[in-house]
Amino acid sequence: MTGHNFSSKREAIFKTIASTKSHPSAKWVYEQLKDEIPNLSLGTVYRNIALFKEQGRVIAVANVDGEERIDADVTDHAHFVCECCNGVYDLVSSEQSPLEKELSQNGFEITRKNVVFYGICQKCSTN
Amino acid sequence: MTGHNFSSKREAIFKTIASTKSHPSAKWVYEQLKDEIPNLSLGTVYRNIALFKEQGRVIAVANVDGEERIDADVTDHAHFVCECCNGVYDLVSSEQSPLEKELSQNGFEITRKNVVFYGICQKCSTN
DNA sequence: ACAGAAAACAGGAATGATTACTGTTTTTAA
DNA sequence: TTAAAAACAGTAATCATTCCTGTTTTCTGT
Repeated sequence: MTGHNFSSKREAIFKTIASTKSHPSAKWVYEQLKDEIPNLSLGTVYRNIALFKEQGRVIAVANVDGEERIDADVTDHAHFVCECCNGVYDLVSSEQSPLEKELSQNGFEITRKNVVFYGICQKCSTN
Repeated sequence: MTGHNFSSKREAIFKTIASTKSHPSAKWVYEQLKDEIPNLSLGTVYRNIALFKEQGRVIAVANVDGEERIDADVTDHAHFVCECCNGVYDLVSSEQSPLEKELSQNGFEITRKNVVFYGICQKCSTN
């Protein structure tokens, strides 16, 4: 359904996303790869990120400064966004919410949750 | 610092935001008001929403279908976004997180948190 | 109440992330 | 090997949001 299951560019894009903890934007992924793959197109990065999201291989974490930031770690965890340096950090675990139980008891089907704290990171507040 | 503290349009925009539970977008607010205020400009709605956010009178809840959705209820509570009808619902309370304590102990200053559940709402799943 | 000065505004142009389109290249499967 | 399917490059289009400029409203001191 999704198409063929191999494309060298697709693999490179996923690898780039999966091998960083920076929670990159599409543009960042493109910048990382364009030396290695000179004829890479930004549209291809966007198209593949959309595909990875459909496949559940990648999640959208937050929109920071107008850009969507993504994560290849799809396990349940929260994030911290620094409003000073625009850094996005993993938080080790997301709280288990009583709201989740309540929602499903009332006919709401949860497909994903997103817990984001905004503030000033340690680095920015000490500099 | 923020300027004068009265403008009839500003008041109308805030009232419109505060008197709905729909978690509106800028465009929705504009659509609601343009009959009542024929020469209202969409830019004015955006400018005032930005101001309300700075003032803490309004929070950004989520980006749904490319549009930022806002809320004049700035008390701590979570939201549910239906990916079918794009509705945004209030959840009565946000969980108190042990992560928050841990973050502040490590030099991270939290200015706001955002807890959003995504899924299919009751109405959409029964229709 | 009146007159600048400051802020807010309308209207439209600009920006910038993301998506869509079209012709070409890569991958697949037989 | 080869034709069909999918992916791609490159570029144009879309659309939410922001910016700019000249005008209007609000404020403040008299």
